[in-house]
Amino acid sequence: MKIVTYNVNGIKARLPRLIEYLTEAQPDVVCLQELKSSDETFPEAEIRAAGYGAVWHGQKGFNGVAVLAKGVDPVERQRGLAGEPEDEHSRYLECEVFGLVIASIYLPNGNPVPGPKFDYKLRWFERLQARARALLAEERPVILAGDYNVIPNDDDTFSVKAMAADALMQPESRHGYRALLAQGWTDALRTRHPKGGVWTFWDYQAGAWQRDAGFRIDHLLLSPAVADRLAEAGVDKDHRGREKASDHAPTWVRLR
DNA sequence: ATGTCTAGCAATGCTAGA
Repeated sequence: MKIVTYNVNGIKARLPRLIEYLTEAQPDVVCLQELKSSDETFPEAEIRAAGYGAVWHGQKGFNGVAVLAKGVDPVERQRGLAGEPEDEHSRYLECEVFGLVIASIYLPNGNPVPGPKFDYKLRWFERLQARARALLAEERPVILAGDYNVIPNDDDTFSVKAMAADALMQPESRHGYRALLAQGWTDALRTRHPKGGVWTFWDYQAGAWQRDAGFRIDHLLLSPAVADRLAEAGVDKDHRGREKASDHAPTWVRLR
């Protein structure tokens, strides 16, 4: 079973690429982020025609997350995180499908540092930690998949120096991520590629793709019941090099 | 160090967000 997280950077602009990916890779589940689409304009018909059911949590202009599943509609469990009722960003969608609980997560970027956007990122992290703790207590197979906007370790970026001032690499951001791991979640990519050097994002600017100047910010965190079934983890990097590609590549785990 | 891309609004150019 192949489970994917893919920040599409605009689902309408990316639709040909997404359909192509579903057709070629035939993933069982895909968590999408940055739909940049309202609920009304989500391209449900095209995704259904490609053989996938979908649940989505959209927002006009930016953010937006979805969960797709091959041949079936995922069953929604929760949209949004508790703890900040005035927060209207669409960044969390939790579903059940194929016996798994799967959440599509789009953590705030948090730039510039310091500032209200960085403060919001850290508060959102705490809200996610609370939800993650509750999910672990269910003792079920759970995957928290998404764009965490965190570079967890120094060997998860092409350049520590270039990223030093960025919200993605601040100690507070890394602490938020490590606090999740400390709860008992497994970073699937890290487990399979312990020496680092695996990127999931390459900026559109400054020839980042051509220079392979990327970093790892898309993560799949596995509950113990899923970690036992982890067979492989990787990045479908070639999709980043295609015409009109997203700045993120699909990132995946294969489960037994 | 900001060289790119997407979307929205309004109007074919700008702004915001990343």
